[in-house]
Amino acid sequence: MKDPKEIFNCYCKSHGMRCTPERYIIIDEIFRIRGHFNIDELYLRIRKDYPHKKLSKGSIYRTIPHLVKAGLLRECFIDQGHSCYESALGAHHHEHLKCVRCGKILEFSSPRINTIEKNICKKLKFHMIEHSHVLLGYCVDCQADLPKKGVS
Amino acid sequence: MKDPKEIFNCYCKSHGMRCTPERYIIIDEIFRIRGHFNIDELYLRIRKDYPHKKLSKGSIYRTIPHLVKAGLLRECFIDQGHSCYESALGAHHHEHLKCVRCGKILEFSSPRINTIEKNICKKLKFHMIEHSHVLLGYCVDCQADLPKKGVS
DNA sequence: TTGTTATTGAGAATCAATTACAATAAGAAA
DNA sequence: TTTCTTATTGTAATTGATTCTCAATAACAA
Repeated sequence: MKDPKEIFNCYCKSHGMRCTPERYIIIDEIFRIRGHFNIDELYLRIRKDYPHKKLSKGSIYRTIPHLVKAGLLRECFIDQGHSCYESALGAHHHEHLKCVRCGKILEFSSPRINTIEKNICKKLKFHMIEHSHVLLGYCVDCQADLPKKGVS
Repeated sequence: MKDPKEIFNCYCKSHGMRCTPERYIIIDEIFRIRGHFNIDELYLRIRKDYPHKKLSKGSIYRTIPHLVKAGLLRECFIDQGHSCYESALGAHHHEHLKCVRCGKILEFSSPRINTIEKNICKKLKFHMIEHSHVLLGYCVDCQADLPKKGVS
């Protein structure tokens, strides 16, 4: 019950949806990426890995929300108008750091932040579904080019 | 030196920019809102509060980035394709909770989260410029309508 | 007051994401 | 297997927020 496609099968059956090769390709490619991606990157990779298959962007856009609902995928943040996704399987709740210059994404997980968040929610009687936590800045490699005024 | 318009005056002078009535109106309205807003809400409020002035959305879109750079405004998160802003003056770094049903925005500030973030950045040698931290879920008032499956 | 040029409003352009639609194919039932 | 229903597909058009273009206007230094 850990195989993404099996999970998605169950989701499809319980939602009157069909298992199509297009959807399997999308799932396979997503779990081959093992990292963060946006729709365009996913589309390009599928085109490269399945040169004989014409899989349209439309199908990707239509499939993604199902994968999110099925608990396979997570939208982690929005980067300059592009939604950024990552696998939601076997991954702890974690936070992201994104370099605004080279685009590199670092991750960190902090149980303490999770605890704080839970306490806040309890205090405010807020029922949390998801969270998005991104730090924007410059990674080590890009700090050399930092203008002085960028530093506060 | 706490008046937003004065701060913006300095910013303009040091950037070869001009102080126009349009920009003053935008600043005034933003600091009258005292809360979160998106471009459309701001535009509508200005239309209502300055019925004789034709201020275009284009001007708002063009002014906002300057206000952000001048340290007057902060983009706190993106909500369903709408950038959400808030005043950056006299406000501590804080986090947001947004009700996905009624749209209400709650705030909380946590020095401990700030400390944790700083430690992470130090460890990863990451130069943080800004951060975005939103919890999405249901506020007290909207939890009654929660479908069972929504609760995890 | 004049001249330079930053800024404006209006509308066109852009771009990610969504949707419409006719053709296709998944999958249940015969 | 074949048939039938209808979910899904690819294509192309559409949406909606944001950005850009451009001629007219106006800020502000001289």
